[in-house]
Order: sequence, then structure tokens, then C-alpha cells
Amino acid sequence: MSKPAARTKQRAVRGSRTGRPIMALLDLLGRRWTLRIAWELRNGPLTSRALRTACDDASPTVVQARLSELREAGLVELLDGDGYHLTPLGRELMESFLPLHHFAERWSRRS
Amino acid sequence: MSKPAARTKQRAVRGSRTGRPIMALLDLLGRRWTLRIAWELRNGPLTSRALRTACDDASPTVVQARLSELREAGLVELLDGDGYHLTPLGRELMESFLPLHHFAERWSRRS
DNA sequence: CTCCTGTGCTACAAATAACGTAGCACTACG
DNA sequence: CGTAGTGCTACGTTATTTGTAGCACAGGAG
Repeated sequence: MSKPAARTKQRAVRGSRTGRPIMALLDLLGRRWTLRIAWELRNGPLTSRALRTACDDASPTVVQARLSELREAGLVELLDGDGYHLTPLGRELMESFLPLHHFAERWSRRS
Repeated sequence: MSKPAARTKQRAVRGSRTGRPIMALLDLLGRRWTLRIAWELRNGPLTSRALRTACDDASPTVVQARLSELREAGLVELLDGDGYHLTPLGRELMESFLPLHHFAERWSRRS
């Protein structure tokens, strides 16, 4: 699954053909572990292995795949000696998720 | 699958054994089509088939599975003769997603 | 230099989830 | 009755995820 080219290959970001960016974003974030990985990076950089540990020891295969996708999307960067960290754009995304965090609290108290 | 209690098997979302609701929510929404399905319901109720059509004709198998999960989570309801629609809680969730919509616009204009 | 450890990353088989087609039971309308 | 709509499911095929093992490289002791 090595994908040197842009996301033209395996799954052309469902819904992107409609021209609605939200569909491309929903498809990117709707893949397993993607949201979780970005979330775990919100408080600072993590090495690839620390990241796997933080994500319930997810397989390196999928973690690396998601990191590649997130890096392609310009949301995550890898700095030498510093591990992975969110780009300014990625940080913006996580800030957009703050309302979701508050919602999760209310949601957990449902029914 | 060699760890007894550490991994949650991806299925026991609503267990939330981590105690952090955001993790359960991230796990629920991080499954394929879940975000998209909820998104397509934001503007009003849809029948199951209209929903599949709206989601690029996704398989009924996964759509029904996601709808069951969303109904269990209290985010979606099925009303007789009216199709599926978001509960007040589900509508809250989609409102929490509005910042994400704005972000998608900026994101689509990236480098 | 050699051993040890940690980094990012990959191969590969097995398990799992999603896909797509077809079809069910039920209801309503003609 | 016949047709068409609903929600929903079975099942074989395909794609994705998982878990384990391991690679090449870089730095730090010994």
C-alpha cells in the first residue's frame, strides 16, 4: 500500500466529485484511527511509537497509512527529532473539534 | 488480539471503558460512512433508500449497520412514515460540526 | 568499534469489515 | 391482484485492518 502519488489511488476521497470540500474532509476523517490520531497529537508532538501507544497500540500499518494521509492533507508534519505534530492547519482542525468535545460530555449523559 | 482488556475490539464503543466520552464518540464517528450519514440527515428526514442514494449508493449492509449504531447512540431515530431523522441530540452534534464545515473550506484551498 | 536502544517505516499472512447483488416481509395505492 | 414503496437482511466477493516480525538508520554508552 505504498502510495507515492496523491490520493488518486485507492479511494478517491468519497464525495469529492461533488466538489464539496466537506465531503472530502468527512471521507478523510471517516477512516479508522484518523480522528483518534489527530486527537492524540493535539497536546504536542509524539513519536510514531508513542503515538501508537496512545492509540491503544494500533497496528503500525494503519497508523503509518493514516499519518501519510494526514501529511498529504497538510494536517500533520514530521520534524526531525521531534516526532509528528500538527501543522497550523491541523491545529485549526482540532480547534474546530472543541465543540465536539463538549458535546461528548452531554452525549455521555444521555438517556 | 492477545491483550485481554486493553483493546476494545472496535465494537464496544458504547462501553467507553476509558472513561473519556470523547474517545467513545471518536470511535463511533470514525467508522466508515457514519459521519457522512449523519451529515446527510442534517437538513431533514430521509428514507433509508434516499439516504443510500445521498451517500453515493453505499451498500445497504453498512448503511443499516451505521443507522443501528446511531440509533443506539441516541443520535438518530426512525419515525413511521417519515424515515430517519436526527434526534435533538443528533442535531446538537451536527451543530458542533459547523466549525468543521468552515474549516473544510479553508482546507480545500491549501497549498 | 561494538553493543544497545530508539526512531520512522515496511512485509506479509490472517482476521475483519465493507461491498454489491439479490431478496425478504410488510404496507399502501391502483 | 399487481405494482411500488418502505425497512432490513443473506451471502459471496473484495478491500481494509490487524498483529507480528523485521528492516535501515541514528545516537549513546561501554
